[in-house]
Amino acid sequence: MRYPPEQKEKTHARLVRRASRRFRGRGGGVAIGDLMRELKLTHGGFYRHFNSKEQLFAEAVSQGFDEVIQKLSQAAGEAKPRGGLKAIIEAYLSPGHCARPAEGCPGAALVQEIARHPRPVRLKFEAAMRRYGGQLSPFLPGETGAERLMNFLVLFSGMAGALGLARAVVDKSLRQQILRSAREFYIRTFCG
Amino acid sequence: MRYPPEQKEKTHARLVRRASRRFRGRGGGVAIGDLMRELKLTHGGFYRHFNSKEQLFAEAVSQGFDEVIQKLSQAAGEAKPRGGLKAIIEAYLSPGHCARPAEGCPGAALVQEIARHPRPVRLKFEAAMRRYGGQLSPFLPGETGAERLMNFLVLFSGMAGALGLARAVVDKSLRQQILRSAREFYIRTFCG
DNA sequence: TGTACATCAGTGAACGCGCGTTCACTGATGTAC
DNA sequence: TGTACATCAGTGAACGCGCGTTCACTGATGTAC
Repeated sequence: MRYPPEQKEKTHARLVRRASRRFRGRGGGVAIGDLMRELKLTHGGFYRHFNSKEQLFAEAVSQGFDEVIQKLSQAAGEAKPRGGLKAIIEAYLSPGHCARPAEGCPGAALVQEIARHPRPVRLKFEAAMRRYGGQLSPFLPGETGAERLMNFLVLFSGMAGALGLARAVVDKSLRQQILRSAREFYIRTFCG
Repeated sequence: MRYPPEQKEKTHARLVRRASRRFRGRGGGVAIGDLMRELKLTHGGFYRHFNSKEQLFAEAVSQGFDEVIQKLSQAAGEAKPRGGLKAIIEAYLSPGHCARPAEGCPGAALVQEIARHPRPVRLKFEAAMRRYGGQLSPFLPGETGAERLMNFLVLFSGMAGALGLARAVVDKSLRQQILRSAREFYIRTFCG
């Protein structure tokens, strides 16, 4: 049947959003069939929207970063003056972010996988990463833009590493300790 | 045919070593058949040595950590007095470590995947992590053992994050910048 | 010392399953005339 | 205004492949007698 003119765009967007959450939550192994079923569609229609699963993955990673940029910007915006970075660090290394990877930073959930993906995916990742840095590096210490970008990359890769470790660990108290130690460390070091 | 008495042990060890490299290099998707073929064996024999692929994965992660502990301890040992930690950081964040994940830290290659594995795997990971910390935290600042362990966890998760990011990025000069910035940052901060 | 049997790491065919991708088809609506 | 045709998001069967796992079998050596 014939669908409303904007139907395709909407379905595409819904797919990317859903996929982004699934990939972050379960890794790149998520099946296309399952994804389509979640949107009450059938697997066959997938290729009206994407040339391959890789393409969906790349878009989903990009989308995930944009979601997180928004959340963290909001956290920074609601903080008291000059407290933006502290708020960002506390949000990033919060128990909530740790417990819900599906709604969290794609860097903390997927970088290691992304590193093994072909170039197009990594290019899209890199672009998203630069957007991420562009939006958040204003909150970071550093004289020049390049300096702030490097501080951003060190801070965020460090926090992503801590979050990834906290998620992998079984012992709950160890997990909380990792998060707390990292929070204290990064606040002390970057919000001096 | 009947094999020499220690044949089984040897094959088991060879399998774990090879798997450890493959998993670190390509992720958990490595096929058992390929692995066995690399050792000039056939896939059928695999289950004389492991109950499941999961079990191999867990052992491979553990083994990988032990390899890295040894390499880093050696780097620290060869450094000038009091320069152990600096040597460890430089080795960990070296272009060589970045370029050869298969021989590098399993944390930097696989934590995110490990976090999605069932409990037994994560328990083995956690145990290896604690060994890792036990061996290297003596080089770290901190009054008590617990304090040093926390510093270890923050430092190593941070370095693993930086390494993971460097590997995911396409732009070579950005990759080098990430490594260099992280090296300088962690040396400045932990080797003060 | 010689013989019959047990052992067990490794072989290779087979099973079953899930998954990415393709493709002929559907059918309500838009468009051409 | 009415009619014939084109469009195209979505359907669902099918294809092909790779993979984890199972299993009956092999056969050189060790062991029991």
